[in-house]
Amino acid sequence: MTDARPADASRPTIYDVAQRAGVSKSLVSLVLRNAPAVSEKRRRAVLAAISELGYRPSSAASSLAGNRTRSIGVAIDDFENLWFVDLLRGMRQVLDESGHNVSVADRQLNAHLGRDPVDAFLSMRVEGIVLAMETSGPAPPFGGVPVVVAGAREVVPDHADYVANDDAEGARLATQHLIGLGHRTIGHLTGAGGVSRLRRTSYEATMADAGLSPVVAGSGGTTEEDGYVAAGALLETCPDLTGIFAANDVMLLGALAALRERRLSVPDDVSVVGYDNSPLAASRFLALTTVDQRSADVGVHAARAILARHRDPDREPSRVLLSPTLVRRASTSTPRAAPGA
Amino acid sequence: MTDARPADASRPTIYDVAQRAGVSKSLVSLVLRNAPAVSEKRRRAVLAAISELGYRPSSAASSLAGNRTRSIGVAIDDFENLWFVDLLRGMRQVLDESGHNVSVADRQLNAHLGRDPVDAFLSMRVEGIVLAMETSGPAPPFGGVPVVVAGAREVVPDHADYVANDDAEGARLATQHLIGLGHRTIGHLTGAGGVSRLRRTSYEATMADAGLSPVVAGSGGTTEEDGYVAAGALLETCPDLTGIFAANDVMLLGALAALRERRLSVPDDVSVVGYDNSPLAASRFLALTTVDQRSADVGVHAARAILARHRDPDREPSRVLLSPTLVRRASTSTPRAAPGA
DNA sequence: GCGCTCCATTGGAGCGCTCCATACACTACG
DNA sequence: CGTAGTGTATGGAGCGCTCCAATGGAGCGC
Repeated sequence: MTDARPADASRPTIYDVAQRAGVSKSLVSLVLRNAPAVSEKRRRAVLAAISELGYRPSSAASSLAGNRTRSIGVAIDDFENLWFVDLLRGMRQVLDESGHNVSVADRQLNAHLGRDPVDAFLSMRVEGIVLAMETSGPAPPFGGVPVVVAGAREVVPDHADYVANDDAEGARLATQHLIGLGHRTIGHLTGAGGVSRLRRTSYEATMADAGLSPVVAGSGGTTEEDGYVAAGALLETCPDLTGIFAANDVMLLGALAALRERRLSVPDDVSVVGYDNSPLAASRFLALTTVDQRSADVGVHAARAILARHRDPDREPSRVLLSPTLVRRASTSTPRAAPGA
Repeated sequence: MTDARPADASRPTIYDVAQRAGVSKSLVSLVLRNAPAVSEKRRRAVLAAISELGYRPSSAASSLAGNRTRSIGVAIDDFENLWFVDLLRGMRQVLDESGHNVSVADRQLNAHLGRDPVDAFLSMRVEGIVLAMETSGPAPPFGGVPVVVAGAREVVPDHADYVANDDAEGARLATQHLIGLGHRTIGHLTGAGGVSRLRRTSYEATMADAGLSPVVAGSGGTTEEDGYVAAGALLETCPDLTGIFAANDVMLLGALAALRERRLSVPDDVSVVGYDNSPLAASRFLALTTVDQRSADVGVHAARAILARHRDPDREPSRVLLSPTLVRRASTSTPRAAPGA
C-alpha cells in the first residue's frame, strides 16, 4: 500500500498518462470514455499507464469540458424517512442503463453553494432533479433543468412532471379493508402535509360511502409521538372504536403504545392499518398491515420522466399515479365477536 | 415563474453577469466568494445582475480553477442503516464552520465514474473521505486524500485516522447491566463483521469475569430475520435464559418475535438489551434498553480528523474511541422472583 | 503507381471559473 | 510637489478535460 504519489506533488492528469503510454492526451481521453475506434494495443497501453500512475479522471474537468455531468439529483427532506431508499433503487434501475449517476442531498446540505439542495444541484449542473420532499412556497427557478416531483405534494410546480402513488386509492384500500373485515367504528390518525391531507380526505369519503362516520385525530405532526397523542385523543372521544387507519407506519407505532397503555390488544381488540410498508411494518415482530406505495416503481417512472423531458423539453408535463397495494399482515382481523366479555 | 432563459440558449456565466453589472468578470468572482475588498456599490450591482439573470456558479468550473472542492465524501454501506444520519449531523456541525460540504454515497453508487463510492469521491477530488462502511479486502489507493474510518471495522487502512465508539465497553456496559440486575443466564445474539466480533468478545469476557458462562448464537447476518433465527436457537439450547444482549437493535427486534412465539414476555420473563440506540429502540412502543454509540460525536471527531490531517498530512494516524452510554428503557428489569409459577 | 477512401490518432481551442500580477485612483506624509 | 501607501478593480494565464477539424498511413481499385 505504498502511496505511489509521483513525487511530482499534484495528481496525475491525462497528460501524464499520455506521456507514459506514449500516446496523445486525446487518445487517453478516448480510452477513458471507451470509444470504439481505439486499437487494442493502445488501449492496453493507456490502461496500464492509468493503473501504474493511480490516475483518476477529474469529474470537474470532464463535466466542464464535456458540458454535461450525466448526473441526476434527488432532493429529500430527511435521511431518516426511508421511503427514498426504494425510490433510489427504482431510479438507478433506469439510470444505470443510460449511464447516469444519481446523487442524494437532504435539507441540511449546507455548503457555501447555497443551503438548498436544489441550489447545490443547479450549481452542479445536474441534468435533472427529483424533488422527493415537501417543497415550501413557490417553486424556485430551475433554469430549464428537468424537474420531477416524486410523491404527493401540496404544490407541484406546473412545469414539472409528477409521479406518485395514488394516496386516495391507498387510503381507500386501507379503509375498505377494515370495513370489509366488519369494523364499523374506525378512526384515522392524520399527519402534516399534502400526503396526509389526501389520505385523510379519501378515508373520510370511503367511510361516508359505507354509511359510517369518520373520526379523525392528529396533533400536527407525523412522528411516532404524534401518533401516540392522536391515538390517545381518538380513544378518548371514541372508546368503542375497533379499527385505526394511520397516515403512516411510524404514527401507527405511536398508536400501538397508546393502545397498549389502555390494555387494548392488536388485532383482537383493535385492528390497525398503516401506510408506507416501511421496514418497520414488514418486521416479523410488528407485522403491520399497511399500504405499499411502490416507491421503487415511482423511482422508475421518475427516472423515465427525466429522460423523456431531456429528449423533448417542451413535452406536456406528465402526471403519473401508481396504484398502491394493500399488504395484509397480522395487525388486522375481524372485530371481536360481540360486545360481551 | 417565467423562465428567464436569455434566449441565448445556454446558461449565464460570470461574463454575462459582469457585462450586465458593468464590471469585470474578476469582480464578479470576488463577489461570489464574498471577498471583503469590494465596494458596497459594486457588490450590490453584481448581486442584482445575478438574480436578474438567474445565474448559478458552476461548481465544476470553480473547483477546477480553484483547485479545491471544499467537499468531503461519506461512504456508507446502505441508506437503510440509519446510524450514518447522526454521524452526518456531527460532521456537519464541524464542517459547516470550515465551509465544507459533505456528500454521501452508498455502495450502489453506480455511474461510469466507477462503481465504488470511494472511486467516485476520488474523481470528485473531495478533500477527505469518511469510510462509514465495512471495507472489503485491501484498502484502495487513496492518492493522498485524508481518510478516516468511522465505526469499528475488520481492517483499518494504516494510514487512516480512526474514530469509533468503544464497542468493547458498550458490550460490557450492556452485559454488566443485565448481570447487575441479577440475571445469570444471559445469551448473546451476534452478527457479521468486525463490529459484531468486538461486541461478542467483550460480552464473553464480561460474562467470564462474573463467573458466568456465555452462550452465543448467530446465523451469519445482522438483520431482523437473523435475530429471530438466532434467538430461536438460543432459546432452544438454553431454555432457562432470562437475559439477551443483541449485537444491534434490529436483531433484537427479531428476537422479540421469537420470544413472543414462546409466550415469553419482556421484561418479565426475559430482559433484553440492544445496541445502537436506533429510532426503533427509542420508540415509545418498543422502548428498548440499548447502548448509544454516540454517532454524532463520532462524526464530530471524524470531521476534525480530516481537518487536522489536511493541515498536516504527515501527522500520526489518530485512533479515537468514544465511550458509549447505556440507555435504560423498559425492556430490562430484575429477573422473575424465583423458579416458581 | 496514383488517387481515393477509411481509419486510428493528433493538436488546438475552449468549457467557466480562480488566481496573480498589475493598474488605477486616491490619500498621507515628508 | 513628489513618492509611498492603501484600497479597489482589472486582464491574462491556466485548471484538466472534451470536442473538432485535420493528419498521416494503410488498403484498395483502376
